[in-house]
Amino acid sequence: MTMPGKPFTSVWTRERKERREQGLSRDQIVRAALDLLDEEGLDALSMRKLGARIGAGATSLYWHVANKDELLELVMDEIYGEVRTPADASWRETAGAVAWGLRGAILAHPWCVGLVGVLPSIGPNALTMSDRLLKACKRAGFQGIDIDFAVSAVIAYTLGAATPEAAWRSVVSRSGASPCDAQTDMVPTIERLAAGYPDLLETYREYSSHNYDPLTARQVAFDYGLLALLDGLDARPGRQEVKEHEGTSRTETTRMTEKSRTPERSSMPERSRMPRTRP
Amino acid sequence: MTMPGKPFTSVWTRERKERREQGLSRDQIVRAALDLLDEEGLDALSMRKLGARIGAGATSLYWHVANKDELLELVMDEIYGEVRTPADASWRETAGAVAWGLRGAILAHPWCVGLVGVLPSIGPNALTMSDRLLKACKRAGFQGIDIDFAVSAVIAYTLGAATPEAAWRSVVSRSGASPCDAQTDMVPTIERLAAGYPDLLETYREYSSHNYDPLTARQVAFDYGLLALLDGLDARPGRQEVKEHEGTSRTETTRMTEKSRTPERSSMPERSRMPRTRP
DNA sequence: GGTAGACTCGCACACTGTACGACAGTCTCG
DNA sequence: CGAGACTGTCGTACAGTGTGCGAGTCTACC
Repeated sequence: MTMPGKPFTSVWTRERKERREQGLSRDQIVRAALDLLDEEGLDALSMRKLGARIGAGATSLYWHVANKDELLELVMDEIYGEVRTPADASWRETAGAVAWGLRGAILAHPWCVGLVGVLPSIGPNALTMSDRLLKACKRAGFQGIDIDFAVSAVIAYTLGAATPEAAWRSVVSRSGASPCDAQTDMVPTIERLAAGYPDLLETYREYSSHNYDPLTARQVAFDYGLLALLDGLDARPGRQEVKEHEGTSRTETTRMTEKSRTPERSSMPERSRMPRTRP
Repeated sequence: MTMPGKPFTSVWTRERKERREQGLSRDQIVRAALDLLDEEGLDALSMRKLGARIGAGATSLYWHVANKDELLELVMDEIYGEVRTPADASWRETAGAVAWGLRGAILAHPWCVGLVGVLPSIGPNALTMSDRLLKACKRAGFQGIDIDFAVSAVIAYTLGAATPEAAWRSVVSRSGASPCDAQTDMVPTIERLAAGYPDLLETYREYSSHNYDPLTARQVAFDYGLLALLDGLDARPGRQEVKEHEGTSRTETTRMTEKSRTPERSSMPERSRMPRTRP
């Protein structure tokens, strides 16, 4: 019975006003906010500071933006816009470009860690990115709902890998030390924390024994996981090899409907199963 | 030259005081905070409210906890503690348990979306979880630094998949509608947003054409990606089959040092390469 | 000239995290 | 027993926050 409560809202779900050219503009506000965020971080962004920076009163901003969350949605879409994706590349190439691009964008704006994946990502830039990746998956022969699954998996891995790394980087940059030095400074702390976990400690030592700087090390780690994921997706059953010509429509209503989608092998342990509410 | 700036701090990097038994205790505060968060969400947690809830003044809490961030770190570790992992199961079983368990914990406390992966996860429960997964990877024959890579990949995928889903669920629950109804209500909005993206729209329709409830659908999606990732990790080269006996120490200083770790195949596009600062 | 809308902004409100210092209870040592 | 010292609580205060409201200004068009 859909009682109202607090319906879903987003900048992108209401049409904007903005007719005049003079004075403030939404774009100007978003740009200034992005600058401020890049320079001073998320905590430093207040409507008053932002207003002052563009020579306007704090509450003037509320004409162009409904509230602070909307502003942040706009800024986030700007960040998604930084992800460059080739238009008609192979599926692996596109997936790699999206993953590396998204990771790069997040790392370039580490203050966004608490926002990415949390605010709804339905702005034009976010959609364009998803669309590119989706087209690539389609070209790669994924069928029906599996297209969405593949897209989601690549994005999920990327977000989950980039977020903690960006968070780490921003505490490092706040400390004023270089990543290498920060890593070195952390050694005694980590040794103490991991004291009760010999394997953890061993792997940590292994990790830091190489002379790579931590930035490169995380890069290699990201590559490793991404390759594994793409390989795994490539090997999923139910795909259809598509050369260059689209079509060859084998009617695939996917396993989800027909056989109630019990995968041939599931990673799901018993206790995690959730109730399937809808018949 | 490691100038101080603002050194890394965390609840777990300083030893706690707490001697007496009477009055407030840190555990009590953390429990109350968790309750409050579960009931009313992240925005509703203020030190004053929390104090009032346990019959204490707001500033009394600061004796037991250095600041709000520390409190949140403690609460987050409580959540990691909800992830049940089998002690000596196979690598796939353990990875599945960690992934599904972590996902479940995040979904059970959707307010944590902006915190997980952002606050340092170095509490005892977080470490125990990592350690379990790490041991499993080791048993599975991953070598040297690859152990860490595999662990990181599984955690990254899980965080990245669970976070947006939890965020979605919390806007749904705020709207007061059931997930199914919310999904239905969103249809026109999404149709309009995705108007310029025919493929996106088609996949969305495909997605919602099945009669599964959205909760189950995301579950299946998670399973799909996780299986792909685990398969891909299984197929990584450089692993060593280990039966039950540990040992057989083939000296594996891993590729990272020796051959400067240029993987046989990389997902990294040219433009994403970052400077390798350390020689 | 008048009026309707597009904007800007000062004020005010309720609320935040937390530094500080005053106070009370309890433990330890002489 | 008495004197500190330490543990723990809390009221007050400060500097800030997001943003609702209404009064004001500017511009375009009838």
